[in-house]
Parts: sequence; C-alpha cells; structure tokens
Amino acid sequence: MRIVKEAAERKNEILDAAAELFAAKGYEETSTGDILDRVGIARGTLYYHFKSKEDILDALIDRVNGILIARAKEAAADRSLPVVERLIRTIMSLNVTGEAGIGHEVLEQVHKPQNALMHQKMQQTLLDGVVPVLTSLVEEGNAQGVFHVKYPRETTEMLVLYPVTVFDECFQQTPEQLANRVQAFIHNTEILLGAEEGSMAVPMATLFEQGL
Amino acid sequence: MRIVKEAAERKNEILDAAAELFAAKGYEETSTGDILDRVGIARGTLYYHFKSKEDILDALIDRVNGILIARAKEAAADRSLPVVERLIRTIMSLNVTGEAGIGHEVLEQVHKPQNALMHQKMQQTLLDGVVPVLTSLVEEGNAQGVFHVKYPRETTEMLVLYPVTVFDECFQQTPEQLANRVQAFIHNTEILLGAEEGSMAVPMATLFEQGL
DNA sequence: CTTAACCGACAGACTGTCGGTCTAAAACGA
DNA sequence: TCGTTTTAGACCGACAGTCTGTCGGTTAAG
Repeated sequence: MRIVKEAAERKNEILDAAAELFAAKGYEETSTGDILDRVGIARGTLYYHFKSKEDILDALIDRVNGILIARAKEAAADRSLPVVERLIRTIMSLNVTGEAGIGHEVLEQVHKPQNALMHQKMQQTLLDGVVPVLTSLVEEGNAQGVFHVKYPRETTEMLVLYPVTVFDECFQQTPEQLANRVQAFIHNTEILLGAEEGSMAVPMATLFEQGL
Repeated sequence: MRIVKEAAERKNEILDAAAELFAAKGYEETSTGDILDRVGIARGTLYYHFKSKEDILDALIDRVNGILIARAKEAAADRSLPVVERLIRTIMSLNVTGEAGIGHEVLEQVHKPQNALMHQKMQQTLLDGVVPVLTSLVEEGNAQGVFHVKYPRETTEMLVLYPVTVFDECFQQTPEQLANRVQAFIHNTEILLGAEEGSMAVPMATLFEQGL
C-alpha cells in the first residue's frame, strides 16, 4: 500500500527526520538508512528528492539559517530603538543557547567535533547572512555619531566571528571563563566601534540576565 | 620479501604519504587504500600503527601544528626586537600562503569545504597553541605602556581568530577585498591593543610587502 | 494514458578486524 | 665463539560488515 505525497511535503518530512537524527547522533554518524527508517520510505525515494546525503544537510542548514537570519533582520529593523540597542539585539539573536523551537537540537549538536562539516557550513552561511545586516547598522551608528568605525564591514566580521566561534563550546569551558569572555567581548565591542564606554555594557548585561 | 622497519619510521612514512594525498585530494576523498598503495604496505600494517583513519589525520595535524607553533614561539621570543614588532611577526608566522616547506600543500588544501574536519582541528589546536604565546606578548606590551589592553587573553583570541578564519579563503576573494581586510585588520589591531596609531601599520606593511 | 512519486535489489567502495606469518635480535647451550 | 632456539614486534591479506548512490520497474492520481 504505497503512499504518494507532494514533493514539497515529502522533502519536508525527510528534512524533519534528518534534523532529529543529526541532532541526536551527528551528521557523519547518521546513515541514510536511519533516515529511511524514520520517514518510512524506500532508498530510491530519498534519492528521488535529494541528490545526496550532503544535499540533505545543505537544505537543512538553509532552513535553520533562514530562520536565524530572519530573526536577526527583524531585530535590526526595529527603528523605534536606538542603534546600540538594535545592534546588541541582533548579535544576541544568534545566541540560541537554551532556547526552544525549531533547530535548537540541531544547533546543540553542531558543535561536536564529529560534525565539523555541519558546523563549518552553518557558520559560513550565517556569517554571510548576518554581516551585511550588522554592517548597515554600524554605518547608521557612524552617521549618528555614536560609533566611529573606519572599516564597518571588516569590523563587523570580527565582531560576529568571535561569539559564534568562542561561545560555541559553551559546555567545555568553565562558567568563569565564559563570563570573562562575555565581559571582554562587550568591552572590545565598545572599543572597536568607538562607542562610549559603558554604552553597550549596560543594555547588554540586562539582556544577558534575561537570556540566561 | 617482506620489509620490516622500526615503528617510528613506518609511522612517518605513512604520515608522509597521507600528507601528500590529503593535500592532493582532501581528507574525505582519500581512502586508506590510497595510502596503502603509496606506502606499499598491507592493510593490517596501517592499522597496526594507527587505530583509525582519523587517527592519522590527528597525528598529521600535530606534526604540522608543532612546526607552526614552534615558529610562532621563536618569533615571540626574540627579545632584541620591540614588542610591537615581535607581535606582528608572531601573527604573520601563521600566514603560510605561498611558502615552501613541510605542510605547505596540506595547508593549501585545508580550506576546501570537503576538509571541514581537517580545517576545524587545525584551527582549534593552532588557537590553543598560539593564544598563550601572544597573550604574554600583549601583557609585556601593557607593562611597557605601549599597549592598553584590559582583557589580554580574550583580546588575543579575537586577534588570532580573524586572520585564521578570513585570510583562509584567500583564493575565493578578490584582491581588493583581501587588501581591505588586511588594512582593516591592522587598524583594528591597533585599536584593540590601544596602541598608537600607525605603530603597527608601518612595520606590518613592510613585512607584507616582503611576504607577498 | 501520462507522469510524478515511489520502490528495493544491487553494484561498488570503503573501513576496520583477525588469525596467522615473518624476521631480527636476544637468549641460550655447548 | 658459534650454532640453535625463542620471543616479540612488525607485517600480511582475506573478510565481515556497512554505507552510498543507481536503475529498471511499479503504482497512484489526475
């Protein structure tokens, strides 16, 4: 008794299954057979919808990152808030630690050494998506005179790179190490942006307390 | 006619072969069979010396990184030079683009998306090795009053992270994009370290011209 | 009747294991 | 000192088990 569905629907079923499995076991450790079993389809069906296992990973990353970048854009767009606040919220929107919702389990898994490919791909597309958004925020701050940044694009790159790399391994660093890094990151952000001392520290600290 | 060698020697032969193959085809694309053929040994021999394919990768990375970190330490230790100069040289010692010698081909290959695992492992161990060296340099600069860094460790992390991540993909960015990033990096280094404007730009520019 | 979705057997490749073999050198007896 | 035995480390290659991707054929729905 064969069940036929629309391509888009099947594709999503496969992605859902892959997300759970990658989250539970990692990308390399998950076989296409595992996905087959979970979705309840045959080998050929999977390869009818996706051209390879890696293709599934790519689609999954697109999906997760799409959500992340949408949230970042949303945070950046709220023109009722001062630039500093928006910038902070945008960066913080990438911090998904301990958050429920789509992709959370995936993101937890991303950092294990097994999942280097997943990690790298996510990081890359995330950077590509977020840097432009943040850059225009920085330029806006420049125009308002609250920031003084000579190379907005590249400075933004530095600013995003640090947290996504370093706050990643949040489970394998001591709480005080983490706290140090947070402190240092805030401080260095102010310095890099040429912002007034404390102008980011205060609102960021508030957000962090809410978040953690 | 079976050839017997000392374990250390065979191990090195295997690593040499693996280095060339990983460099030419990448880690994932290289099979253990390829290595077997090149060294001219049997399957069992390889697994007598290494417990898995990944174990070979780890050993190879240790070898390459050992050299890199040794060079960095050397650059940092030359107390006849001013701190600024030593710091620059230390950072630049990680830039191996277009350089001959052991590991060069490997490092060229590291950046291809296929080699995510290799890339991640190298980056991690490199960071772990270099950050302490640079941190103590920064602290020395603080003591001399040429730097003014509140969080030496974490600032160093930021400083190393940017070039190793971004200058990596040097072949897939336009020359002007690269130039921008170099300029920006130098400028932001000065800012982050609280160094005098131009104090790094001048010596660094000199070194870059020699290097490229 | 047409076509998009689906099936599952199969080819091909790869990793790691295991029992057994070889060799160089140490240990030994004469 | 010289031949013999023993030992242990290095080595071999067949093989089990797993996995990915393919392909010709089948089925449901419009």
